[in-house]
Amino acid sequence: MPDAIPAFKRHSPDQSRNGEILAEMPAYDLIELLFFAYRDFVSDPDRILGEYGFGRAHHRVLHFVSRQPGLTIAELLDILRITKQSLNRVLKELIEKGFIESRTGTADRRQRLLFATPQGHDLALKLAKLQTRRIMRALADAEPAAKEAVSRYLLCLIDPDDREHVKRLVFGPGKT
Amino acid sequence: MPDAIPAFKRHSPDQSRNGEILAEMPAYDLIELLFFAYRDFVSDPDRILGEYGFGRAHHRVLHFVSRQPGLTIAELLDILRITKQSLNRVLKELIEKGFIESRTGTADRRQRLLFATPQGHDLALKLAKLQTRRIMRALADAEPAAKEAVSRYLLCLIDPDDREHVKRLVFGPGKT
DNA sequence: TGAGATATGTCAACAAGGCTGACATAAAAT
DNA sequence: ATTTTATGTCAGCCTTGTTGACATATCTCA
Repeated sequence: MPDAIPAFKRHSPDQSRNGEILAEMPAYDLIELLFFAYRDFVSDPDRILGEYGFGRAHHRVLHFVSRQPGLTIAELLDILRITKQSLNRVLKELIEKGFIESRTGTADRRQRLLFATPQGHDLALKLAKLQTRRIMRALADAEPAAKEAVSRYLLCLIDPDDREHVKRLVFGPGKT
Repeated sequence: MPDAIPAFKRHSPDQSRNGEILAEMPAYDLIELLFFAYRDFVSDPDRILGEYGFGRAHHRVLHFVSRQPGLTIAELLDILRITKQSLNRVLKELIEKGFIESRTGTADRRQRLLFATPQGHDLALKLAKLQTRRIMRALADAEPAAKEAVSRYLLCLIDPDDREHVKRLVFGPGKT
């Protein structure tokens, strides 16, 4: 089949002829790939978590506390987008089992500042490395620019209002 | 701070000095970006699903049935990685409410072939377009090569044994 | 043809991890 | 002094996953 008339060629596959709206063809490939990738990505830690009597909810909490020492309850709730009751159930267990420590805030004594214990950091690191292995394998075959492209893409999937917040959280408060 | 001695510069950030293994620094950025991206991505359909009395589990089933008319129960179970009991609960509701139809297989009459009804296709498409909007927004700013890079990355995050299966499913049985 | 394997359906019970609503306390803010 | 804020907790419910047991129809193969 011959190519389209050059003048009508478009980069974006959805607005073929001169930007006419074509009822936007769904991006099935990216929708489904994200599903499958996430499905396998989050399942890696399951076995190890199970050994401690933890689940994926515990993992998420431990991860962000380990990454952000001194995180408050409110900040954690905002990251996870769950209710404080849901959070408290798993957080309580993580504290009881000695993976997370809760200290009273110094500036504001109403707040609870959360810290991973050494044991907590160990587990968090172990799980992060497990997931990193999968990421590195995926990045191994890719061009060097791929990581940047992927990061930018994932970042832009996030709700615009939250993007700056996530940027600070992920890349550190210092970096642009 | 001056650059490292050129001979010791490496592309891969993890094996700094001459490929020595540095206990692999976790890829926190990609780990967390995937979490946040997925968190927001899957939450888009929630409101609409709620109007029909459906949840995310219903969405996943409807999506894949709509995409793969004639899908069998076994194939669906393999995609979703849940038990038949879990599947049946939501599938039953989708059938009762007229979004999916189950026909007896012709070649093998033990099988059930699943099809979305017109109503089912409508809903699936509506939700896919919603998620596509988010994807297009993320792709809009990116270079044209980004989509390819992202697709390849997500595909390689998937378990290697499943990758060919997913490829066929996502890109169609014909394409390479 | 008859035995066994396979694809599916179903019942019951339970677990993880979400949710809402109500209420309590301590500390900060006004 | 009052109100607001940050957190904790109780109780109950929902969704969506799990296991185990068992039933049925159909296919496969000796």
